[in-house]
Amino acid sequence: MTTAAQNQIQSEVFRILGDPTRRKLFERLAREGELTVSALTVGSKVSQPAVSQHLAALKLAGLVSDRREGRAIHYSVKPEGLKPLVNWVEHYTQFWADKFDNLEAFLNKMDN
Amino acid sequence: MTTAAQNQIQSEVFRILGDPTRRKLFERLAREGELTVSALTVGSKVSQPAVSQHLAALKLAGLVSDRREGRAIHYSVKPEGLKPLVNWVEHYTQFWADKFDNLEAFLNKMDN
DNA sequence: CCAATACATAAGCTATCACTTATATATCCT
DNA sequence: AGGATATATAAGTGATAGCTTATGTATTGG
Repeated sequence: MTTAAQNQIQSEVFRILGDPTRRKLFERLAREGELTVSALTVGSKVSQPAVSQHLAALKLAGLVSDRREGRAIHYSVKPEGLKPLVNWVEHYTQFWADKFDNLEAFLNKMDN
Repeated sequence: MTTAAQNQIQSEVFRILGDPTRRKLFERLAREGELTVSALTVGSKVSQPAVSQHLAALKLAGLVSDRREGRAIHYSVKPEGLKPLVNWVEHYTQFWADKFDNLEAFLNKMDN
């Protein structure tokens, strides 16, 4: 079952990752680990405030956490934040795998 | 590796599924199979044109296909359309599983 | 205590989104 | 042919997203 609340959270995660700039920030944190706002701003094509705004959105969605260390604030990924997304994807892959009654065939179809 | 084009497609899929109304249409098609626009409009909270517009967006993103049969147009899910999303999720789950060097522990962390 | 650094927040602007109503197009039926 | 049905497309509208510049807030070091 999927509750209305969970549904909303799923939409949120989709929406949040739907913006390319924001998703790239998330991906950089995933690849490179903990990074400061400054570090993230360098290499981003937008201003520092824009980066901060995206980070705030990611944080609100539970996708990242932050930690102050002196003047710098270090952001890092919260892998659990992807849970709603993972659940959703698993649900539908499982769903179609069952439907095709052949996981192998389904995955091949996906792999095309 | 991930190409720039793939990246854009991934963002598109995220963005497209980020709208609750549109995602519900996709989910209904997934659960109930092929459905006409009329059928989808009934049970949706928006007008028929709104439904058509969402379906056009889903189609453009490769998430559904349509088939005319007389006056009716039947929409159905294209599971392969989820491939970019599945890839993305798999990449990061695998990534963190490796990082934690313990798939079990990671999945439990996710399951919390 | 004050200037510099790191970041967040405020305010405003523009583009885009999701929706509506109105209308066009395609197909069916008599 | 012509009315009815199913859907798409057009045009307009209000809300929101993402960006910018300007400024506020913490923290550091001299």
